[in-house]
Amino acid sequence: MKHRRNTTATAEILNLLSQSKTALSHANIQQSLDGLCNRVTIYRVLDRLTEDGVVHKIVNIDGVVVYAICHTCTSKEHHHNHLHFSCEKCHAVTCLDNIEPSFKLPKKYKVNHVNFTVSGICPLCC
Amino acid sequence: MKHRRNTTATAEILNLLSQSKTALSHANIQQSLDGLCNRVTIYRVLDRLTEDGVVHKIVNIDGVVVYAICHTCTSKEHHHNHLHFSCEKCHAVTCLDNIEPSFKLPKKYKVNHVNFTVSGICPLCC
DNA sequence: CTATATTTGCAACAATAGTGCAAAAACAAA
DNA sequence: TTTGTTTTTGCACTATTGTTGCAAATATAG
Repeated sequence: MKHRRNTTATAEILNLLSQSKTALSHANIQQSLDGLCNRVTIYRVLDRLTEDGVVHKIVNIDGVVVYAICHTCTSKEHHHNHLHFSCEKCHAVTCLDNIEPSFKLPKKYKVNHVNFTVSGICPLCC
Repeated sequence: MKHRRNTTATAEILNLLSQSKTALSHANIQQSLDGLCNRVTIYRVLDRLTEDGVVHKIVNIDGVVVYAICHTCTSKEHHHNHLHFSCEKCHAVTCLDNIEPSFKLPKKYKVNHVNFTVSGICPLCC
């Protein structure tokens, strides 16, 4: 793994993601950072964090990419097969770490990645 | 429901989707149609077909939107909670109509839409 | 403090999707 | 078949989101 530097941008973005109960999009982060760094830097920091397995990337039900801290992963063992809930009202995307949909594929399929998202109304909005 | 007209563009797009074993993206369709109509028309036809429940929209694991004929839906009753498989090699996105992942959400959540996609290597590529 | 590799900002580019509007086409009714 | 109405289309333009190359700035090891 390439050596990473401890920069303000990275620290702040990581801080935001750590504090947040919900997954954040590039737009969310950019807004929160309010000019702290260039928008390209945010893309690159998020790429690095994803690459290093610190955060994971979720493709929301509307196609927008959001990022969340990996809570249940070690640096070696990743499992992102949990469910994501996308609220149609408050637009929050939440990782439901303990809900893992089960399904059975014919063994001829080899699964590498999983993206499970449902949308609707979350407990806070109902 | 608004009255729809039977145009060449719609007929051709519907034909493509009907013939295809896999879900198709706007780009796929545009390429196949090879200038038969404007790209904007394709967007609009797909929107109409989706609105009418003739096709359904799938957000692929990479965020790209693809469309597939609704096989198991009636005009009233829709269920798109089946699994989609996205092959990393041949890039085909397939509806696995008979595989429906099961999961249990706390009853405070109200689910409206579902998007289940897994990627990996499909039987034809393995 | 210095050398080096990483990170950043900028400007430009690229890909994809949406909009307004006038022209064209489909369809129902005469 | 013709006419009138409404839907559909193409075009040009705009919007949004993500990517790239490169020089300048910065973090870190030694």
